Amino acid sequence: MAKAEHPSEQEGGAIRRRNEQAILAAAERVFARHGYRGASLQAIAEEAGLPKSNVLYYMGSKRTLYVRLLERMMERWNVMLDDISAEDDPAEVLSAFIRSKMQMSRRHPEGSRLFASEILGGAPFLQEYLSGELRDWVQSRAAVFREWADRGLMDPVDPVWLIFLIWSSTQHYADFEAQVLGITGREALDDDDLEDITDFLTRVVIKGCGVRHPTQTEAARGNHAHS
Amino acid sequence: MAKAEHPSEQEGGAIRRRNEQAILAAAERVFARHGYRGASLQAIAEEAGLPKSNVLYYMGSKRTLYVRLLERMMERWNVMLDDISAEDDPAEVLSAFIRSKMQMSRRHPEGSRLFASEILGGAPFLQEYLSGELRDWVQSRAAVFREWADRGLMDPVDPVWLIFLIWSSTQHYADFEAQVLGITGREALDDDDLEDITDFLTRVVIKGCGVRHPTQTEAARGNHAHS
DNA sequence: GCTAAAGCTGACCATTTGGTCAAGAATTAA
DNA sequence: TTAATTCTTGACCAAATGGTCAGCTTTAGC
Repeated sequence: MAKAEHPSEQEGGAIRRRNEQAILAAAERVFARHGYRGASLQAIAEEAGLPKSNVLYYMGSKRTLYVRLLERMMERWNVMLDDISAEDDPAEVLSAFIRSKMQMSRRHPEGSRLFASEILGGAPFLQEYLSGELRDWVQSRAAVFREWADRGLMDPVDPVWLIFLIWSSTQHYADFEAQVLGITGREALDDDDLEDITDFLTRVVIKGCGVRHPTQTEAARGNHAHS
Repeated sequence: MAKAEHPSEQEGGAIRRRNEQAILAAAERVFARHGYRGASLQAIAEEAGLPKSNVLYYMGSKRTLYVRLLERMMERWNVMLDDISAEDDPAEVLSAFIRSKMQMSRRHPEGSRLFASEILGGAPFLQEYLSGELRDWVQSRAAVFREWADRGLMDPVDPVWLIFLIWSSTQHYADFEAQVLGITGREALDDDDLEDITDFLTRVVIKGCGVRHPTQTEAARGNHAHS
């Protein structure tokens, strides 16, 4: 008679929800810092301010806790993936793409690092996702980019390499935060810095891919190949 | 009477050198995959085909083994850091910069991932290096980039963000190899792929930063601001 | 207020961890 | 050949690992 347990649904009492949140937040930090193997339940429990037994009571096992975190991160990611079409303005789409990925790095640095750590380790838990869902997503975006190139709205760059370029250069500010801070000599990057970086990346990508405004070209359809 | 032990010097008999090489190679793989904490001496020993005691005999401790690997990686890195001056051709320098970093990802993927893992974890062993040596290196390059911008050889982009862009987008192909392979559906990236990507990145960066050829502008000095 | 469910946690377990050591085997130098 | 040095490795150790469980307390529904 009990409701079927959809793992992604948030159910249970207030206590459960509160403790689970604390554990997930703590675990995200520890896993991000030390990787799956390197993270210990003891450390996670201490970070969450709970006894180790309690962590296991709520999460069942290290494995399921880790998987839950990965799934949560993928959900956050999915939110970002609004649909685009070849009719949209390339400059705006690319700009929004860069901006939203940048904000992901800013808002969820531990989640980003957790993801990075999983990939670094060979993606043992995410291989399926990468070569399935995510691959499809990339291919569909790539098709749109290609369409833009065909219409002369941007240079005929390889769309997949372009997506990787955007991913890597934005994710960098979460994953390599320690390096960025060490080199810039800062305590932390503030909103202005992030705005600066976002502008810079947007500018370089859009200019670097020769993105043109649709009205310039598409309004004068037929008159293609204008240098 | 014993020679002073410079840790970076390779000395010792043939046996020692051979075993140390095997251990270092094995350890690099395991540390890259699982991080410092997640890597176990047992796993490293098995990967090297030696008993655990033997690993400790040669390396002393997990810590020193890890530090040795980091130092080796930093040395490889230093080789790459040839000097540049404001008199050089920006396009050539940037192109060479991207190409050499790309080759680093290709030739030493495990080393790259080891480095990434160290930074991900907050750079506990490399903080000094990052905010010292490496920071100086970045600042000196940044000065050259700024000089180029002043001379109108490229857009006035923030040189540090540019360096991070190049670092991240090239390192990506080592660190996120699992993701790249999953999404492209490939077993491995071959030399042609790497050449493609290098070309793409070079093109985007150079075009995106508005890099102009010195002869165009500098030869006609004084006649600046030519659109 | 009673009862059932949910929450809590210290004690405990087998295994693995990084590291030591002693004693023997192989190599090298004389 | 001999003596010193280097190499090799199984046995061992205290600490930490992920996980179980029994028994307790607290909460929620009636």
